[in-house]
Amino acid sequence: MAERRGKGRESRLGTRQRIIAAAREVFGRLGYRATTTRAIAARVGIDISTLAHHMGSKAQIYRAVLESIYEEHVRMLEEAVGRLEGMELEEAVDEIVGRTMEYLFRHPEVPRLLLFATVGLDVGKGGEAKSHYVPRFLDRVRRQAERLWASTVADKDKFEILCMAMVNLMATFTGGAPFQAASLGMNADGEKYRRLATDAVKTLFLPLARNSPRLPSDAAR
Amino acid sequence: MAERRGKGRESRLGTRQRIIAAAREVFGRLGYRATTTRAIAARVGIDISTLAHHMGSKAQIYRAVLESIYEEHVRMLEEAVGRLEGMELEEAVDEIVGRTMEYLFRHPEVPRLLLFATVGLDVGKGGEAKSHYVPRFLDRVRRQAERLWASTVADKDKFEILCMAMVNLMATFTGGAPFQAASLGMNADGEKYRRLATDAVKTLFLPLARNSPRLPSDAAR
DNA sequence: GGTATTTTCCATCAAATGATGGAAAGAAGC
DNA sequence: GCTTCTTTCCATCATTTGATGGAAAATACC
Repeated sequence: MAERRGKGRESRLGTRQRIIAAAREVFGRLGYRATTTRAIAARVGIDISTLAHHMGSKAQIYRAVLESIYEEHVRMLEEAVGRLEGMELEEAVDEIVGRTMEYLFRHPEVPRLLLFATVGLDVGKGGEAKSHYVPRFLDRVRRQAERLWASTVADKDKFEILCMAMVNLMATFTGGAPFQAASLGMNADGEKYRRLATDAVKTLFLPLARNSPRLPSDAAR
Repeated sequence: MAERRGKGRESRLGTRQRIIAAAREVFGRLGYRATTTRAIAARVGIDISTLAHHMGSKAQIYRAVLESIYEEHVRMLEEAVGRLEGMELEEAVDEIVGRTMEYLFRHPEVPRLLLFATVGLDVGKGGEAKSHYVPRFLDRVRRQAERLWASTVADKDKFEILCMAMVNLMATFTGGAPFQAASLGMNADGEKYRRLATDAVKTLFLPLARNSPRLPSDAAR
């Protein structure tokens, strides 16, 4: 009982991964409340009872999904940051925005789950928030940003809320792509909308990189 | 049967308004799915059956809420635009952002319902979108903006997506205030967060007003 | 092959929820 | 006072949904 190995373990992990992938899709599309364990199970092609056997309750499945996304997203971030080595500030912003938007467009459930947490729709009937990993991730993003652009940070509060602004903007443009694109009479999956959205983010944040605001209250060194 | 007048009608309208106010609050807090007709009725202090008598189905209540918000929001917008008469571009942006943020902070259900529509969580079990008024409102905002800043519009697509960016940003900062503020270690209702969020939006969009981008593709005159 | 463990599914439960019918209460008009 | 229309509530239904127990099937272990 203590030791499981060989196919037993492998197949178990395999099922778990398949379940998490399906749950990511469904939760990301419908949100926590509207998602049913039956829908997830159906997507995997198993019974809800089997689902419960592997993952436990609905809340635990959601938690596992967030954990999976947290790890993947952090990996993406570190990778992107690694590429910024030796870049000018402007070039770095262009690069990081481009890479991130590309990633978010490819995995729309990521910005969507972030938005669900933002508006507090990641709660069950009891009202307990379920997005444990989201605040942690946002913290990580801001710390990363501060480390990269420490020299330009004058007012920490202002810098942090601008970080949030960038995250929010990228999240709404990618996670809300179908709605936004439709509103503009475009195709959400088309290259045109994606390029426009990405360029808009760059347009807004590049000026900040150009004339980096060195304000008097720069006591952090 | 054809004519209802006097107190009968008044009290009916009164009840309707009270119901819509309660529904605004609950729908705005929990979203469409998580909101129960019982919760709305309880907030008004009536039975769900009375609720149904006055408003019809849950979907119809939601529709009435959106209609109410649409009208109020448009009124706010027109009023704010009216004040821009004769202002410089920069001053106008500062003014409109300030007024709008103030309004959205005071009525958080407005940006929240917009965000719900953005992520497509305004749907019932069937999957039918319920936010009829939202696209119409966004259209109005963009047309208004274009009329005001027609002279600076070079690339219409770019201008429109920047409008959406501003709307998205203001919506996430106000509609998601509790989450955003908590993430920054602030109080969502405090003056500090509200001022920072408002200033952030201004910081991002004022540069666009300054060096208004007159690009070659300016064929609209 | 035989046993133990794991995995899978069927059946079912209890709670929540949107909706409705019908009775009772209230208001209006005469 | 009587009738008609409106308003309100109680009771109830059908459906959905998260969860679980237990049997059957599959797999691993020796």
